[in-house]
Amino acid sequence: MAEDADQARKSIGARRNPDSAEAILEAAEAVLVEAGYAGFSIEAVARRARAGKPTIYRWWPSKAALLLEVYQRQKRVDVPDTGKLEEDLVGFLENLFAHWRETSSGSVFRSLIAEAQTDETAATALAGYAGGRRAHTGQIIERAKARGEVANDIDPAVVADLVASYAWRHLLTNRLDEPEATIRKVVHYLLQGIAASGR
Amino acid sequence: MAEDADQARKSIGARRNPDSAEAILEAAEAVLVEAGYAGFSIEAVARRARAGKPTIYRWWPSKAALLLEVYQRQKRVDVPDTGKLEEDLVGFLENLFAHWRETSSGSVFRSLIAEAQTDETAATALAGYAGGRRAHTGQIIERAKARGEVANDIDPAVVADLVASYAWRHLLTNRLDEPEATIRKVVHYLLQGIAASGR
Amino acid sequence: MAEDADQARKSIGARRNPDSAEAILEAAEAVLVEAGYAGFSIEAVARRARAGKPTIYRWWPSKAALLLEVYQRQKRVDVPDTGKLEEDLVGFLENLFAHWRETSSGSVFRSLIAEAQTDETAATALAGYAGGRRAHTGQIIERAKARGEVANDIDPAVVADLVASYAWRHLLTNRLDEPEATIRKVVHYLLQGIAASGR
Amino acid sequence: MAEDADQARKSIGARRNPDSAEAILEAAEAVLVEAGYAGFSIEAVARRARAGKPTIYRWWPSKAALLLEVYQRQKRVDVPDTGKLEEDLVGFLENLFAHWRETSSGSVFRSLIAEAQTDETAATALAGYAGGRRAHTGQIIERAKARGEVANDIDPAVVADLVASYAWRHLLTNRLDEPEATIRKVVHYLLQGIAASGR
DNA sequence: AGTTAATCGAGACGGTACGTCTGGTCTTCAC
DNA sequence: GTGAAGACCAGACGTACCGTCTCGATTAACT
Repeated sequence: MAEDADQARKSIGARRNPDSAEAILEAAEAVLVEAGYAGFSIEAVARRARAGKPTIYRWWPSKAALLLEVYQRQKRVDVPDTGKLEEDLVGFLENLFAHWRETSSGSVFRSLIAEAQTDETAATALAGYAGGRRAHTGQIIERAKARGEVANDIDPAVVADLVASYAWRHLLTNRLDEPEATIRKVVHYLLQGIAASGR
Repeated sequence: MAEDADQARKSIGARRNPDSAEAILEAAEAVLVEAGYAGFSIEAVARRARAGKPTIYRWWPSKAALLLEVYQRQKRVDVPDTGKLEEDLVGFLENLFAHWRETSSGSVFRSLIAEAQTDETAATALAGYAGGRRAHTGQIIERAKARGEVANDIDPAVVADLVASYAWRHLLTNRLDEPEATIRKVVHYLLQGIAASGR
Repeated sequence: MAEDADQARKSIGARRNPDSAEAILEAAEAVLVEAGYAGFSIEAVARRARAGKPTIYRWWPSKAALLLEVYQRQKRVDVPDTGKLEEDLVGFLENLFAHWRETSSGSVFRSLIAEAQTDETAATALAGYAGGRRAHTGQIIERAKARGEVANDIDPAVVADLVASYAWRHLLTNRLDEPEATIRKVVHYLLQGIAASGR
Repeated sequence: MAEDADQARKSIGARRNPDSAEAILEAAEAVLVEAGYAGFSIEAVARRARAGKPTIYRWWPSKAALLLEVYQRQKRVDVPDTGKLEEDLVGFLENLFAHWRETSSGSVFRSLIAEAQTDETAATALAGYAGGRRAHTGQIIERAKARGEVANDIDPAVVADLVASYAWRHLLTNRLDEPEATIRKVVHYLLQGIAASGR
């Protein structure tokens, strides 16, 4: 690891030292995993990364910015493309839950959402990010629509919003271990509706 | 108001002083409204309520407990019963959004969710509360099921979860001003499904 | 020592804890002795005293206030009264130099003077203190005047100022080990004048 | 001025750029005048001089060295030679006080003394400088001695020390506006002594 | 004429200290 | 024996400087 090799990173001139950036991002993730959002402080990250606080503040104006970059560095979750909308959505949610459960992504993203309730800039950053993801998830719906699996008058963004909402709430309430059956139920309701009449 | 009348509440003997409790809850709400979750601290509440910090800690073990009580003191949102599920759900969501938008409830609940990401006891308390609400919201579905509006094999708790998820995410991302049309779309998708076939 | 006995001083109610005050003053003196004025920081004092920084700032608004109190706690230097002005002044200066040399007083007072160059309030505090001391030293002259040893038109405050100036400069330039002969010379010049004529 | 003409001084090859040195010394003086010793930092000087910090550290190893050079660049105070010792000494002190009061010299020298309390090298430099000045001031006494105005057994260095002490203390305690009468008193005491007997 | 070497402004680096804020605990005193 | 008050230790906040380092450019002096 970068922070083991050199016992004291030096400046590399009048420009950002990528080693420091790397060490800080790694430290941020490590602190978050080990101490949780409650123990996540700039001081703790600086100590862990053997970096000065001003170095962190220079590049990340807020805790939120740091969290966001940590989150974005992580591997994206796979978006399946099986040719069947139900399988795609179930797979997507299961992948997402597993990703959040099994990597530090879940902690990081929870922290980011929490931070956004406090910090205005975090809220903005998160909104921007969420917008992007919504569009991305919407493509699952778009594809299905193109295949004729989804009615023409359906707004993919709204559907994506609904799916993401479900995921967020399970993240925020520690329910990422929902059995596949439940997820399948949710997706099924969404596809077929819950109304009795009209069938 | 309690905090205006007496400039220095005294002990009323060996029992809880209800004026203090009242003043603290009011102060907590006021602080939350004026300074937001970011500025919400036990210190600030104590200052505002002209109370000692230990008095607060004696009765509310954590910030979360205080927030929860503040939230619960507030007027419940109306759950409509029009006899039509779609109208009930749209009405419920609109009432809820308006309530969150127009009273301090929204801020309080946001804060509570954020706090639950840091504080374990807050998470538990919130989970308990959310469970209760889910059951409550589930009754809208139950009623519709009893009327035959909803298919027999539908799990009301899951549907309520989905609806609540949508509400939470809009609260957390500052989108409580969603137009009725969008809300109606969401409810419609949920009722009739989004699949093209099967109609 | 106070700071060894109890591993964590607690509050003793809604009033100042004398143990803390004591521990802080002792720590301040110790830090000054061990690390000098250059290493004297509120942080270092807090660490040494196992006290919180706010506790220090609560009672001493500035580094200068703390230094001043440390200085004033220390034993006063003896002002001799031999009945002969020359002996009194020589004795006073020697006592003062020895006191500054052999206790921490010298370091403390140097620091105080240095701090007063930076900090306005320190300057004021020092001016007040120095005024008091000058009056005090002036009494040596007054006594001699009463005995008829000093001319009637002599202003004791001015003489005291001159004597104190000599002491200050030797403190500030690390010349507290001046031999008695030199001190006696200075006092002699002051008493008898340096002019050739008029003798 | 040098720092106005060129908006970015460049290197002039493998030797010291006198423009930079000049700009730094001017900036140091300006910062000291405008912000006082409290606001005097190498960073501030570098900013003001549009110079890199290493350029300053290359030529002046410490804040003290920089201060000393700033002080020495300034016009010397006039040492009067009226042929009468009393007039010489009164004049010297008045010139010195005026010089310190009306130019930036006072601030600079105060800062230098303060710095010497922190910085060992500053103390050495100051001691060297003060020694030189003492010898210089001593010449007033020497001249008087040659004229027979001063007794033979008087040590000019000690007298000069006493005079300088008086000046230092007035500088350090913001009393440079002493009326001429007081200064004359001091000089008079020194020349004629304060003792009543022996006249 | 090309190379070398020292200088320049610039600004990032790991650190330390600043003075403030809050968290949660504890004790005293008035009621 | 409770409530209000406020002090206590602890430690995070975000900022200012410290003194060091590395850069890319610039240019005089030495091959």
